Amino acid sequence: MSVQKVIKPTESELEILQILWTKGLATVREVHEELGQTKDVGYTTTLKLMQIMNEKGIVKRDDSMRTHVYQAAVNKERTQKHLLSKMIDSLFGGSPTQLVIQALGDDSHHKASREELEKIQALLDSLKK
Amino acid sequence: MSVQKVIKPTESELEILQILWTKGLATVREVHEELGQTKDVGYTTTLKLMQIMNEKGIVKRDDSMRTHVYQAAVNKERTQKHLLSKMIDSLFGGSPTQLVIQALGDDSHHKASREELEKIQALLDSLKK
DNA sequence: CCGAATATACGACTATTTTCGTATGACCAA
DNA sequence: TTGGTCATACGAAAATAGTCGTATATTCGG
Repeated sequence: MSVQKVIKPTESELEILQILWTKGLATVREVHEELGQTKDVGYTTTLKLMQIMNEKGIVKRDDSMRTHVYQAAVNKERTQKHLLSKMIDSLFGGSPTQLVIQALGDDSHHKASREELEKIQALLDSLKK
Repeated sequence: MSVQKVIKPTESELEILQILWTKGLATVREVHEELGQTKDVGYTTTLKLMQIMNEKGIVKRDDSMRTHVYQAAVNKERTQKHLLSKMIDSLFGGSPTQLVIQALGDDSHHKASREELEKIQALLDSLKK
């Protein structure tokens, strides 16, 4: 099993990864069109970014056809954990608990439902034993 | 009540904020020494960063004495929530629960202690009622 | 066959962030 | 008073990220 290098996607790369994680496989054009719904950049910008991501090993591509087909080369959960970990260090003094508390705290936009709370409870139970 | 501008501290700025939030008041040297425990940069680098943060309004300083005294000018919880919220949207599909699950998941570096788990349990209990 | 549309490659420009060297002035101990 | 230490200011290099123009090749409809 290959050791996944420490990945540190930039802001833009993350946006692209989102899309690839959702779509699985996608061409530059598809990614670019998806991106276009929230930001406005040129096609070659998206292309370039994805080429760079390919060089970095963040994505893989099948270039056996004229239109290359890309997919994420980094694991979603792993990347989430990594970035979360960075945030815990830089913003929460290394304490995941502080982060969890803030995340669960009253937030008009992201309220956790009863159902979700139960999920967390279940996880908590398994961690406690 | 003053409207706090949307703050987007850089990675380095966050490290400094972290220290200022803890210390309350601190000189450049104090911050620099604290930083030195995890990274290795020159004194003037830290100084420059803090000067820039001052210009941006991220920190305030008392320069009535030769050695200036700094303090954070942005609220800690507010900043944490803001950045957390952004991360929930961009990485966890808007679900704080997913983030919490990842944060609590097995992580060699940031393991939540039994004590911390109890804290979270308490919060969870209060949310559930 | 030809031109428009579409694809990739690639260099280069811009912006931002991080880094530090150097100048200069204040402070202090001997 | 004078030299060493410590402080800030500031300019600018270095590193990183994001942007796009242009060249060139492929595809396809007519």
